[in-house]
Amino acid sequence: MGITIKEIAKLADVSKSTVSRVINDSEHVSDEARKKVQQVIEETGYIPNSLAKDLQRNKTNTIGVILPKINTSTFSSAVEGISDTMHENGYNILLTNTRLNTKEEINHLKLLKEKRVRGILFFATEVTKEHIETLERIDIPVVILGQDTSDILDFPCVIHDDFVSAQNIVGYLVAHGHKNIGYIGVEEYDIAVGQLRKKGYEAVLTENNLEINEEQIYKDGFSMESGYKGMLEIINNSQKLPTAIFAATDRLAIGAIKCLKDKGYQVPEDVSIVGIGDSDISPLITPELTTVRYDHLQAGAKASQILLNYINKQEVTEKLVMNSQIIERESVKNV
Amino acid sequence: MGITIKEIAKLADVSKSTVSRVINDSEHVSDEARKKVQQVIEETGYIPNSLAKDLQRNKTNTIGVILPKINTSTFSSAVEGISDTMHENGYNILLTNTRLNTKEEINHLKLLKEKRVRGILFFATEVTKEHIETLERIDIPVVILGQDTSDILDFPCVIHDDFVSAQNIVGYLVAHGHKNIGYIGVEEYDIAVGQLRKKGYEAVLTENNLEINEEQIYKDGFSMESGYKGMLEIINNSQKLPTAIFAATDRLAIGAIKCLKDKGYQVPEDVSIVGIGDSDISPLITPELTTVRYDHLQAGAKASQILLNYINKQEVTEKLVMNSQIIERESVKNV
DNA sequence: CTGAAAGCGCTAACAC
DNA sequence: GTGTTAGCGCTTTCAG
Repeated sequence: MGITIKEIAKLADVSKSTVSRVINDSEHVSDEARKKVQQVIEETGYIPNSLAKDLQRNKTNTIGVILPKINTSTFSSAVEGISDTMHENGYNILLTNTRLNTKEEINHLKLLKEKRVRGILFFATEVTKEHIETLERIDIPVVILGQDTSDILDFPCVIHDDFVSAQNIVGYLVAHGHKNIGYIGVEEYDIAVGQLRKKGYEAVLTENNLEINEEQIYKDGFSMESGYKGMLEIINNSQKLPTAIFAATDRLAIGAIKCLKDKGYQVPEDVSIVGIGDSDISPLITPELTTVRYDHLQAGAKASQILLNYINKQEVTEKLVMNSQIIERESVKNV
Repeated sequence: MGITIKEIAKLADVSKSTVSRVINDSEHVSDEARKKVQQVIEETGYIPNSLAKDLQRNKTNTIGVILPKINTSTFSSAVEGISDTMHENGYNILLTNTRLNTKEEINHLKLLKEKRVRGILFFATEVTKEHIETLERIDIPVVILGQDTSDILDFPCVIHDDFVSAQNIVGYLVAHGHKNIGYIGVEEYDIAVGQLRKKGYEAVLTENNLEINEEQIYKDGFSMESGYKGMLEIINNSQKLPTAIFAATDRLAIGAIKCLKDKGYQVPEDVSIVGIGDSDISPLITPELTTVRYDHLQAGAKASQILLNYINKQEVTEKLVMNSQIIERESVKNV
C-alpha cells in the first residue's frame, strides 16, 4: 500500500498537519519538528501521493499534449521544446498520440479532462464541430498548434504561415526562372499543409501568369512513399516534365528526389525541387534540399509559454505566427 | 470547480453509487436508472475526476517513461512503440525528459512515484548506486531499456546486443579487406554505446591481429558535430588515413561523412564508413550508410509488453536481447 | 507553532 | 437494484 503521511506523523510524533507543512516547505514549523519529520521521511523513503494532493488542491501540475504521431522530426522537436519549458516551470507532460486517427482526438481531449490536466497543447489537423464543442466544454486552457483556428475557436494558436511560406518558396523558384512548376502535396482535409500551402503555390503561379497544370498536381499522404508516388505520376502523366517541383513537405520532397534518381533524372539539373519544413534530414541528402525552415522546437516552447500565461490568467497572444526563412541549398538551379 | 458525481446523482434522482455504477459499466443497474443517468451526463457534459478514482482505487493507469532526449529517431521511435502498445492496453503515458542530465534521473523516478504511475520504462545510460537504491525503494515495476542491467538490478531489461553488433559490423569491414580501421564513439560512462561497442571493435581487431591505433580512436558526445570533429581529429592525427571508420552510431557516422566530403575525400572510395542504429536518415544520405539495424519501435513495444506482464504479475522475460542485422548499403568498398 | 476536523470526488462493501 | 457509509491520502481552516 505504501507508506502515508499518517504513519510519518506517528513515527515523528507530530500531527499530519505538521508533516504536511514540512513537505510543502511551509514556515510556521519549529526547527525541531521539521528536523524530526525530515529524518523520518529520509529513513522510510516516504514519497507523498500526489493524487491525494492534487485532488484536495483541485489542481494538477500536468500538461496534456495531443499529437498525431511522435516519431517524426516535426513533432519530436516540438515536444522537446514543450518538455523544456514545461519542466522549467514545474509541469509534467502527459502525452497522447492519436496515431493520425482524427476521430480519436475527441477521446483524448476527454481523457485529459479526466486527468484534470492543467492545460492542453493540441496539435490539430482538422477542427470539426465536435472538436469545437468538446474544446469549449472541458473548460481547460488549450493552445492549438499547427492550424490557424483564430476565427473559429477562442483559443490561442501558434502556427507557421503556410500560405506565405509556400508563396515565398514558389516565388523563389519563379525567381530562378522556372515557369513550369509541379506540386506534390497532401489531402486537403489538413488546412495548413493541405490547403494553405497549395493555395500559396497557386497564388504565385497565377500572379505570374503561369499555367496551373492539373496533371502536374498530386495529393496524397504525408509519407516519403507518397512523395515518390506523386513524382512517378507526374513523370508518367506529363507531356513535358516540369522544370521544378514544389513539395508541400520536405519528406515528400525527399521521396520525389528518390523517384527522380531512380528514373534516371538528375536533381537539380533536370528537375529542381523544394520543400517546406527543414527536416533534419534535408541538409544530409544529396542534393541538399532547399526548403523553408520551420523551427518546431521554438514553436513548442512558445506555445508552452502562451499556455503557461493562459493558465496563470496573464495576457495571452491570441495568434502567434512563427516566422520562417528560406534555406538555400542545392536542389534548385537557374533555368 | 467542475461538476461532480454528486450533482449528477441529484439531477438524475439517484444515489452517487448508482452513478458510479453506470460510469463504470457495472451491471446491477436497472435500464431505467442507467438511461436517466446517461442522459444527465450527456446534458451536463460531466467527465469524472480520475484523481479521485485513482486515489480511492489506489492505482492509476499511467505509465512513466524516462528518457534522455526526445527529438532523436531512436527515442521517438521507441516512444511511438510504447505509446502504441500502452494505448492498446488502456494506459497513458507520462513523459519525462532528463535532457541528458543523468543526475536528474533520480528526481524523475521520484516524481513518477509521487504520481503513483503503474509502471516505469526507463531508458538508462549509466546506473549508479543511487539509481539502484531509488529503483528498489519506489516499489514500482520498472523495465530498463538500452542497458544490460541484468547482473546489478532485479528488473527486466531490453537491449540490443551492442558488443555483438559492433563485432558484426567491424567483422564486415574486415571481411571487405580493411586492415586499418578507425573508431569514433562516445564517452564510456555510457555502458552500451560507449563501452560495449568499443569493446566489440577491439575484439575483432585483436582477433584478426590488426593493430589498434590510438590516434585513430576518438570519443566524445552523441551529436553529428562530434562525429565531424572526431573525423577531423583522425584526419589530422593520422600518419596514414585509415581505410575504414567504425562509428558507434549512425549520427556519428553521418557527421564523419560530412567531414570527409568537406575535406575532399570520397566515401567509400577513400574511406569506408559504417555505423550502428539504422537511423531513418541513413538510407537517405549519399552514400547510403551501411549499418546495423536496431528496431527501436519494436524494442519499445516489447519493453511495454514486458512491463505489462510485470504489472499483471505474469511471467516476465528478465532480459530480452533484440536482434539486429547488418544493412548493406553503399558506404563500404572492398579493398 | 501545532493539532483536530472537515472534506476534495470517487469507489466499494454492506445493508436494505 | 439501490442507497448509506466509510474511507483513499492529503491540505487547509480554525482553535488553542
